[in-house]
Amino acid sequence: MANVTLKRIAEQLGLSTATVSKALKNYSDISDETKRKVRALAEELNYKPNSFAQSLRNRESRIIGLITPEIVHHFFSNIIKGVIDAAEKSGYLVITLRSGESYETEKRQLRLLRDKNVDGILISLSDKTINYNHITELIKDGTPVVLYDKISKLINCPKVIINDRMAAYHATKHLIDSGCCAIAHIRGPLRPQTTIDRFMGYKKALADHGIEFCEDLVFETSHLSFEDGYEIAGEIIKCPIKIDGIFAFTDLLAAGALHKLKENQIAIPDEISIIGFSNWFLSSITSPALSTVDQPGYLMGQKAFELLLKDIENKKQGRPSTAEIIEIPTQIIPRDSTRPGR
Amino acid sequence: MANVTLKRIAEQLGLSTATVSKALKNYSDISDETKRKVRALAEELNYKPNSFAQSLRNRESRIIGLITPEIVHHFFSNIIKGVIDAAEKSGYLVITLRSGESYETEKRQLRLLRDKNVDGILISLSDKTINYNHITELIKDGTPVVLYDKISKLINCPKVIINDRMAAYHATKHLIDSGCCAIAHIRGPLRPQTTIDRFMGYKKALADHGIEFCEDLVFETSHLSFEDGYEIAGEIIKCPIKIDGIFAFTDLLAAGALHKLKENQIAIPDEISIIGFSNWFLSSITSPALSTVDQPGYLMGQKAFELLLKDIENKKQGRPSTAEIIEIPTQIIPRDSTRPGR
DNA sequence: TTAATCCACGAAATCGTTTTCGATATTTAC
DNA sequence: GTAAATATCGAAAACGATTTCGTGGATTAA
Repeated sequence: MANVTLKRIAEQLGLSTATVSKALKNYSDISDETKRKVRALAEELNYKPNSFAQSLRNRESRIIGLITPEIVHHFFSNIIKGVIDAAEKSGYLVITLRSGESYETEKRQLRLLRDKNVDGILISLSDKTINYNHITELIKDGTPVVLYDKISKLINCPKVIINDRMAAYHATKHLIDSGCCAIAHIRGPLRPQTTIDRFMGYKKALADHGIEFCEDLVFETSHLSFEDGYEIAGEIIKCPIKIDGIFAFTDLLAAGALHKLKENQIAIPDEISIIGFSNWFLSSITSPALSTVDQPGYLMGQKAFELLLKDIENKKQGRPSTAEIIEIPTQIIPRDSTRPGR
Repeated sequence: MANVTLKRIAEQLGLSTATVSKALKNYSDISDETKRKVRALAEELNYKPNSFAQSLRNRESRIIGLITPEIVHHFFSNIIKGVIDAAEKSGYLVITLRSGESYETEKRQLRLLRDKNVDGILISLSDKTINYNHITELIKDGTPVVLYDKISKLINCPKVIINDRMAAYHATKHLIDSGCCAIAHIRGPLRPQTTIDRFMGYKKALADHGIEFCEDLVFETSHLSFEDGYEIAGEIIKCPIKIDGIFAFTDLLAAGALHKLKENQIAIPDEISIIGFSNWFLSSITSPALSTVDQPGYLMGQKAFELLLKDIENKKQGRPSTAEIIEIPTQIIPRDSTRPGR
């Protein structure tokens, strides 16, 4: 069970390991005859270079790290898939870790990846992350890092994002265009930038269309769960202002709300229209099917890897990071929970 | 930006690398005084052992590979999560790859993992895998391998499975107990063992309860999609035999069927009862909520890693693989698409 | 005092690959 | 025929960490 190494091939052929190594890598200072013999024996012995030795020597692992807040999650699992696919095409493998929206876990995961000498790291910030030293220090020490989806403007590195503000603007506008005038917003947790941006987009759309913003029509949630949406829809029904449109922070909240409204025999979209966010799979199979905003996770994952690869190359060449920011376009997916616009 | 190595610490302290290494690993033949000094400087310089060198020397990477047919998939993403969590607790990281149900891809992924010298591999066979040499050779060459969910009896290694036959038996029995007597089965693709097992369980339940099996009540699907379920429900409606119960191969098929039945104003569960399989998230939010069989992916992932870890240890100690098989219990989740049993 | 025991450390060999810099031997140019 | 160019190969030094086996000195036992 002794492993077949360059040395073994060299001895068997009466050559040096240097020659064998060069023969296998097709160096020009090795004769064709020798190359043939070396390759033949390597094939026969089923030689496989030791990746540890290669990594040690070349100072690269061809492995990247990916930290995501969640794994069992339609949007993030699409990101994971996009990253893995793109990475494999470029000869990289991906170690996936999940922060579970915890700042401490996020720091620990980062350390684990760093200890494994990954060539670069892709990370989406947890909702609870308020301090960015763990990231900036990593970057300062030379590890290429790319932020995706949940980012911070305070970190200077490449990023892949959607324009949450614009997307929310269009979602709200979609409701307005279809005739809604008292539009509620089910808002996400307080901290993350995405919550703020989507909320701003909502407000801007109202303002641009002459609808007065009303604090009472904004409902906060912290868990982003189906149950939360269900509960909040209860409040919406009881609201003294007669609400005729809902823009929810995610599809899951929207689905919960939809369920509650249906239970109360409220006609959708005629009495109340509702639009979600993300285009998770579930939004296509509710009844009525949920209108939503498509957030292309797979594409974001691919782009994030491409940016990381660029920075890995930059580092090899001694060039500085690009700090390029890619904004992925989103799109309204009109379905049956909103009326067709005019 | 020169890396901090043992050598550098040794020079700075006038010691040898051997002493520094041993001091950091708390060897007994190093004086407390020296240990203190070494640790202090290591701390100060922020020393981090080079994992490539460690791997090369110790012949282990503390990385395992995980191959799954899909990533954006409720069941498999739960498995991934279970594996990653369990692995991290034992100091292992996980490289995830997806075969996309392709035999060729599966072979390629296996090769990639092997080339990276992972300490072990977890794999669920693709539906199209009919030859197992790529797995058995890997095992023969000494890589610990554990099969989960979609396995083959022809491969001798540890496995984590559910008892598909039994689970299907109970799902069917649940329909029978609630009064159904003409029960259709929406069957999965032909090849995989799970398809066969669930079909057998269905048949056995009928037989054990004096219901005659009828070929015409079995509907085959190949894509396991919502649309497939929708289409097949159309056939079920048109079926000359009046069907009053459906056992679907997965929740997604069941959800598609549910949709079609609702469109046709068929009362659920009174006219037709329906039960799915897997307990995907979506089954809890359809209306009516889908009764189903819980297939605990997270637990399966954890157990699969534990088995792999055992085999990795076995290999280190020169012991043979256990080839242990763990059967994870499943459970009927009765909801509103079936009537309560007696 | 001599011999046995211990303590604290270091030299050196490995792990397997890569690459630089020579060193022969052979061929070409003039 | 001699000098220069070319073609093939190998020695050896990395890359860092680990561990075996000594070694020299101090301590203890006799």
